[in-house]
Amino acid sequence: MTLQLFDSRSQSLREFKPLKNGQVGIYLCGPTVQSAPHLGHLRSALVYDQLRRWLEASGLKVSLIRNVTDIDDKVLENSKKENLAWWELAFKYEQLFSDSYSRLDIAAPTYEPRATANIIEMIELIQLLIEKGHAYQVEGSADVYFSAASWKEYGELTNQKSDDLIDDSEAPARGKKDPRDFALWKSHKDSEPRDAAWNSPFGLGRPGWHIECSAMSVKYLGTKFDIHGGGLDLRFPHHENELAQSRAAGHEFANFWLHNGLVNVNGQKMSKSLGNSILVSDVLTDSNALALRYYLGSAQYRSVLDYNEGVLAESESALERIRTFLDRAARALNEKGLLGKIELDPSAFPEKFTTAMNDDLNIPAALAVLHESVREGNASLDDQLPHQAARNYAEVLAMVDVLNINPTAKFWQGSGSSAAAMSALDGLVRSLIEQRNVARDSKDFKTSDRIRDQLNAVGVVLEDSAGSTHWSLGA
RNA sequence: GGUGGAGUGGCCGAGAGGCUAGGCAGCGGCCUGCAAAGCCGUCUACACGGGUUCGAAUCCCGUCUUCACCUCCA
Repeated sequence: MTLQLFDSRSQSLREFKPLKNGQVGIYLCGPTVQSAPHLGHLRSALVYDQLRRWLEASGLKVSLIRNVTDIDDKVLENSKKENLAWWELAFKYEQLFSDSYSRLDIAAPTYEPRATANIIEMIELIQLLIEKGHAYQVEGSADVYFSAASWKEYGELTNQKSDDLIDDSEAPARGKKDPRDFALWKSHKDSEPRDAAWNSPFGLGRPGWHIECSAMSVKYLGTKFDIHGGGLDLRFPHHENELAQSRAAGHEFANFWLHNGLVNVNGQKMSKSLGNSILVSDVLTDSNALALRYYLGSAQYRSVLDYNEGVLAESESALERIRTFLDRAARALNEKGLLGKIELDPSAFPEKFTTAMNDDLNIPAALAVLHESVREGNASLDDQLPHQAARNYAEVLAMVDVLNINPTAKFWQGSGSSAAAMSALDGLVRSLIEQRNVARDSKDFKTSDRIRDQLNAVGVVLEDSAGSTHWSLGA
């Protein structure tokens, strides 16, 4: 079975076939870097990271472009509040976003264009739209609007009809001919910094929001590309407008439109006005990045994800189970001399896992397969079936790696301790384990339990199994 | 008002006419000196009311509740 993706434009599952053989171009609407990132921003980036990894695991070369909107109304507004230059503010938050992405090991995009670095391309696109009669400049102003009425397919993405839209009472005052018309170029206002304006054939000003994505996607991916993604809240008007202006310019544009669901908090969307945004900095600690990645990526990407307290602890428990199995299996297989002989094929997924992933990236179902393999692997170890366990071990590794949630992977081990320190600790703990075993042999359980409790108190967890005792650093 | 969704067990979260989702938590058992880990078993489900069907959480009709977008938003 091949990959099926839900295309928002046709509102149906469609078989995904790359336009170019072996290559996939994805354009993802990145953040407006106007304030600190919240969980919703992370989820969005993560969803497309998962998609990208799955496509790559399927043998495709992926070009992922994720823009940075570094000039817009909010950037200017917030820069005043924070008493920073607008570009200073934008860069500050851009770095915060990048840092958050890295903490969850969301792979860097192939390229990350900034809106302000592509003004020329936007101006050219606006000129083209004016030439084709799909845009007009307001008399005596640098304002340029897209003419929705000139594009009869306007509304095709979200089924919006002109009569249905809530009236924009300001429209006539701003020179719009139709309430659906939207700004391609906004004339410079005296209240705004001079360095937030560019010269153009229309006059001094700055680009409207939607035009940047149309210009940059085409610049980096061509006039026809595979996937355009973004948050559900961008469907209208942003993506609708983007689609209209790109098609009106003569571009075929995106073959698939993907929209990820939002993250709610106690049943409500995060919003600044409600003050309920969960910032990345509110929840991310030194040790829970993997749990956050697991949690945000554990729901199907189109569904609403409701965040509440406790949810990260659950993810940590689930991951701990996986980690315990991987450690246990590695130890057991190593003892049998099998570990080095296992063929670790990174694409050897159980069939059900592949089916789930290909079904519009059904990661909850894929995780179910993963946990089944863990269970089966543990049972095989219990039953002394090392070869079966080795198969499960390899499967689990393949699944956990493609999802990038391998708890034993180096990246997730944290800043950790040096090998030398670990080796010293290992020596100390082992000598205590020996003392404890002497006590156990003489049935002096008072002493043996005391040693275990003492170790426990400093974060060293002991686990006895037949004939041996294993230690690890607990949470 | 228009558009697009959602209501599943204690919680999270899949599924989508008959076949165990899975995780977390709970309970019982096995294993263990005791733990831990693990395994086995197990309880609390499909918003409500009708209908179609041999059979519906899944399809149809209606009702209720709820979310998002239509203003900046991932």
